[in-house]
Amino acid sequence: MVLDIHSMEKKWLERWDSSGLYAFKTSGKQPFTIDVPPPTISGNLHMGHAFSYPHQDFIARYKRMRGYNVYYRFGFDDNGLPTERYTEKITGKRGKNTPLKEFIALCREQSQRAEEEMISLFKRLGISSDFTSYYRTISDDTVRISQEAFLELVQRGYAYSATGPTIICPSCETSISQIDMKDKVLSSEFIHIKFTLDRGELIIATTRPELLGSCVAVFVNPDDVRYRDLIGKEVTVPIYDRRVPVMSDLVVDTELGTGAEMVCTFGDQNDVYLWKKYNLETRITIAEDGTMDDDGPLKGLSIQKARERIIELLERNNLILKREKIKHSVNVHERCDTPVEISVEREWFIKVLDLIPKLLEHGSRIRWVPEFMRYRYDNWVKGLKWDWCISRQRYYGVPFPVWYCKDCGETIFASPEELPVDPRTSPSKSCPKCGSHNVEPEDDVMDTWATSSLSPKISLSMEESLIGRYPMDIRCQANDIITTWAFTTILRSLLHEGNIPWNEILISGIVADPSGAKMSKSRGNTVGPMEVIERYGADSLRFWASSSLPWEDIRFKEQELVRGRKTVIKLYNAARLLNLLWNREEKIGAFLPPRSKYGQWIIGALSETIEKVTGYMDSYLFSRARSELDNFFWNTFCDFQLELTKYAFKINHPDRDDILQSSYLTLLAIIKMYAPIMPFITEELYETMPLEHKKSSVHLEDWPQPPEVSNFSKPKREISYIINLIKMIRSEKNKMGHKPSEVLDVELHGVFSTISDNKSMIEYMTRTKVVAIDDSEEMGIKLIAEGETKKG
RNA sequence: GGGCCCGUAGUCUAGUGGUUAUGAUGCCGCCCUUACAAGGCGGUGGUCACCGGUUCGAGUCCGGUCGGGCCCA
Repeated sequence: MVLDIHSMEKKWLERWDSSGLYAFKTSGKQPFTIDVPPPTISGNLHMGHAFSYPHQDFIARYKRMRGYNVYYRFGFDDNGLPTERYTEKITGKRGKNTPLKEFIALCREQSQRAEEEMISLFKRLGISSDFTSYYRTISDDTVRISQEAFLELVQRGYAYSATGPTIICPSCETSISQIDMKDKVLSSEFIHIKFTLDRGELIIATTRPELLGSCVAVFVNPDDVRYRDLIGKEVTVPIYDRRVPVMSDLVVDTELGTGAEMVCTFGDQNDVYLWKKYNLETRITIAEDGTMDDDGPLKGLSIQKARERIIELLERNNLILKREKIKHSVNVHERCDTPVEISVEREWFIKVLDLIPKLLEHGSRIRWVPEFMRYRYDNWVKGLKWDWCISRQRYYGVPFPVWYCKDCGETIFASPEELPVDPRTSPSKSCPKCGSHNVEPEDDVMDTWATSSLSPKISLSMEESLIGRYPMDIRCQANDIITTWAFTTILRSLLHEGNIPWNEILISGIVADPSGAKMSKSRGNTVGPMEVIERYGADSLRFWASSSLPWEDIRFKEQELVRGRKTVIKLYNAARLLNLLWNREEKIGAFLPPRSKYGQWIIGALSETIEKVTGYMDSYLFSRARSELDNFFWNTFCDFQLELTKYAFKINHPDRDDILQSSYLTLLAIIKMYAPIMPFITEELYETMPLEHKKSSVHLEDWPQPPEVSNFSKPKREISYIINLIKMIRSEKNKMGHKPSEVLDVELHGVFSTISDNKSMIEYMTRTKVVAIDDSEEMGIKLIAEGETKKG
């Protein structure tokens, strides 16, 4: 009989669904709350999901078996730029060219559909969340929570609007924040441009010649002897013919370019730094739409075109000394890889710079698993340079509950009863201060992190009995969003609850291809989880996910999937054997201490295994738990104990039933311990077991307790000794060129009583006939082949 | 440039100062022994990246070098 893994998994998916196995019910049990990462919507899963979601699921299932009332509420992050981009990709319509209401409806429709698809995929992965409800970051409830939280911060002075330098993405045409940027090394060109002094000239190297028109100062290092005399003088900006001061600051790198740099408003963050520090003039030449808006020859051009044009102009006037190809790292928008610009806009911010010491303190109160991942958080917090800009000039997101009076300039906030509200589509208001009807809505929407950073609040809000139960027990998330999601959540929790969001945070690694390169669409080295499930089954995929520590990066290894499938089949066959041998109406009752030494030995070994596996599961060391369990199941249980059980039946051993019952109870414990990792096969086998006190699912069972085995040390020593002897005999037979099935006479040397007590079992296991036993300290054997026997 | 993680058979991996370095996979040999050939039994694979130090003793601790990766500039 062959196990059909796919129909088996399918059967259980349906049964679990219809029985509501994972439905959360309030109970007297201690809750265990998990803050689950809400995936951004894409309609399908990638290997990163298939790696990290099982980890949280191992925890959820393990904690359930340990008696906790596990709250494992799923969510989707389905607002903001990622959802817009997804919708644009699927429908071919652009937010920019589509009426707002229509575009919002499209996004809702597309995300809803994608979520339903993704839920069925997460279910196939065996994720044991209660999917009867899940949160959406764009749902009315979430929008209300997010807007309420925003208004609270406004009221308490932690959220404010201000006009100032802001990071923008010219491609997405919106402001973004420090957390949305990443670095990318790009090739570029240093243009060495001649600026004129009263006497002579000053050469300035820049990669951004198109910003010449916004140059407001030239900076040198105060220790740079080449330029020391120029500090305090003025230079003339070429083409624009404007005089700007030469100033000095220690941040200027004397090695970079010519050691003299122009400060433009704004080319990069360094410009912003110097502009703020020295209170420089502001001269903006890049418009909101990413085109040039200077008072010179570049007006209306794109940035790229402007760069070409200005170089042409400079060359024509012989103002370029040289052009130098370089590679340098630039800040790009992490969603689209476009180099960012800095512009001056009116934006909404959440204060973070004032909170750095508190943020560090709160970070240290959370238990980070692994500990060293906290450094990333700490380093990030220490390096914060901007308050958190949360407004985006986009379409689909949580709207700001804000209007502005055009007559008196008053900022009007929605009242709590009005929430959730979208000022862009709701009826106009009148100004409470001057009564004017000339009121316009805030057009911006919130950054998606401004809402997902409230995930503990959102998640707990869905379960009456858990509202306000801070901190949650655990957050699970990948390491690449420590500086975004973990950081913003800790921040919001500090601001709103004055508490840490969770007691623990478990950081997962990334999935690489077999050669160690990060899996990414652009590299074309991705493998889809569903493809893997088709080939190996979900249990095998989860088995693979458990083969490294959660926070370690993992390579996609076919090896582990093969091993996973083998384990599924091996479990199936082991259970089949015992069911076959049991073969009676009677059920197996509660645990009774084994009387026979062959029963005591396996229960003793099991007890040790349970202790180790439990310890590892408590510390989320899944790969160690599993390797302990694998080793026990394959080597001790299957290779020895099951053979021993067969032997007991073959010779009708007086302790036959005691041995079988011990083997059965051992298998039951093995299945329970595998259940969090491989929920399908363990459920399948649990169902077949003739147990007296059976639950409706293995996933409702208690985690096994190590049986009391203090008296079992003698059988344990004895059987270990015999196993070594058996290995020695098998090895010797093999070396001498005898087939395993060939029955040979053998002389054994060793502890007489131990060997003679197990003589017939040794003979069965090794296909030999023991003709003599010599009492001796050293273990040893002598094979007697047929020819020799005849001779002797 | 700053910070962190990791270098152990062809490949993946255990190893938290103490015999001969763990296991998987691969490879080789034997076996369809009534749970399992998607299996069993046995075997072959290693200068523990390199250099120094601490120690009676180092894969393990310390320092440095080289290499790979990640995060942040």
